[in-house]
Amino acid sequence: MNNASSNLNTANLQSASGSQAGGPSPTFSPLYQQIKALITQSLQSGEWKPGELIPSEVELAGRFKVSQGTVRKAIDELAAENLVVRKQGKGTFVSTHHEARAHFRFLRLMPDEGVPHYPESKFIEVKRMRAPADVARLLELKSGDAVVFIKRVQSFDGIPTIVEELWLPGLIFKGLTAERLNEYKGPMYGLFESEFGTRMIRAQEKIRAVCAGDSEAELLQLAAGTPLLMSERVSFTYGDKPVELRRGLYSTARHHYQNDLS
Amino acid sequence: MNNASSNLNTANLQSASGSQAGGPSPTFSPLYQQIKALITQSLQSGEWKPGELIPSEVELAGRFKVSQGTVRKAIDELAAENLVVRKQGKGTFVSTHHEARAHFRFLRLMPDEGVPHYPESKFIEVKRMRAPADVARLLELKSGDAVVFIKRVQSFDGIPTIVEELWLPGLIFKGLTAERLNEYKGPMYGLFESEFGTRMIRAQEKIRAVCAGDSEAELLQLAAGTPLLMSERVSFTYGDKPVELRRGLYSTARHHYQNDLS
DNA sequence: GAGTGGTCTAGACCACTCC
DNA sequence: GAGTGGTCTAGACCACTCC
Repeated sequence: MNNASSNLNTANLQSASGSQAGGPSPTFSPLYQQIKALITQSLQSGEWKPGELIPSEVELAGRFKVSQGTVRKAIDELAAENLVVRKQGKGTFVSTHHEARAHFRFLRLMPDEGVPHYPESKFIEVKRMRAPADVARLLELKSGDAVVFIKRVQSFDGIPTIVEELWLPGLIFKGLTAERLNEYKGPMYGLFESEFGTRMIRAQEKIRAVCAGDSEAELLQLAAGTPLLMSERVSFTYGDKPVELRRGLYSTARHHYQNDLS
Repeated sequence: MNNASSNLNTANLQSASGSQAGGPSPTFSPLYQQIKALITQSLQSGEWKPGELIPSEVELAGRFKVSQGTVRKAIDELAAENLVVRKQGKGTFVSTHHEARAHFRFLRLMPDEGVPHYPESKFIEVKRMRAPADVARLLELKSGDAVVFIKRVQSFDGIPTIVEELWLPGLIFKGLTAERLNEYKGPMYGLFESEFGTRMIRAQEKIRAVCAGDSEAELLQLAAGTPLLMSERVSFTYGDKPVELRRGLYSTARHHYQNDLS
């Protein structure tokens, strides 16, 4: 059996256009895309939390009244986008930033020698402020909306290498304080995910070369005028909503920015 | 019907381990991976050339004596790796660098304002030489092996922005001269693909910040000491074979290096 | 042994292109 | 209408994990 029962079974989903009179629907979307959207909603709403097991393919197929193959195709795409991780024999898990695996997905600065490891953070400043115009624009806020501002220096093996400033929407990151940041070990995205229910899933980065100013030079213990990489990064959560602006200066004396083109 | 006939039909491929005595094979590889390897061989050998149509899924399924679904899965992966491009209703085509689409896959320098377009090249030097130790190591050649060396400046709207040096294995790029390069319009990878049968399919890039030396400053018409992005890129063809080393200096006065993290 | 994701098949029908 | 890739189903069996 196929189409007849399929249309019956998927009555609550948008049925494929071909079986209806009047030709192709202008908003045609395959079943598996609709299933993917439903699963994404459950991820976004926190019904299945980072690190947790989601229902099995068979279970989801039953729930959505589609074949296992259709659920598979939906999950395949979610896995390709790093929203979930499949583990054969175990199940499919919601991705989390609390994993060694995830730590270097957004940090592309690699040591010239030795094995990559996560830097230590020292927070210079943490405060709430009103969003300047450029920050507001990139975070899709109104100029003057509340934002959390963070400035920190990151060091590898005690050598200060990154100085960065972050802006976060004040509404989402209400209780974020210097204390919380200092207590927390590991990548900030882990904290954001666990404590503020906001998972970064994608980022856009623009990189330039600049010379260190006096203030940056001091923080990085370098001579003023030393060339640095300057990164401006906007990170997005579900629904392509921007939720972080980060401006970083990277010393590339002992590190390089690594990128794989394919 | 399934397994019995499948094993018969795929007698010339490595059959799945489960139906044999003695438990799982240590070198188990799924059928679709074997099909993928066979298709990749045909791409590599030039049996199907860049821009050409490859045989249909039904045709390949018949040829390899597997189901269309298995061929689909193989081609899905090749499409994800940008080796082929699927076009619904038309067929599957071998990817080519002679396409607007491909031009910005390896060039990540984007204008701060205006629409991206491909730069004009001015060749400063083209010569054959012996590979220095570091070049030989990155290209997996022996120190002293013949390489082609190219130095050029690239300009956007008449403004010199990139100065780069390239090294190519001499054996592969035998007839590559300044004349050929000057005649040719468009990305060098198009020339390499058409004239030398070598397609770049992947690259590894390492980026640092440096200050312009006198020579670079002159070529880019900048003050000495201006901060520049320095990129070292190794490009690979089929079989992860390195076939190009490129060292570039990018002015980021009017451009930025763009990267999407996901 | 039971449960998970992973592979493979056969077959139907759809969307799209070209004629 | 014929041919292409795209979607969807049902069902079998495999690889792997946990018990």
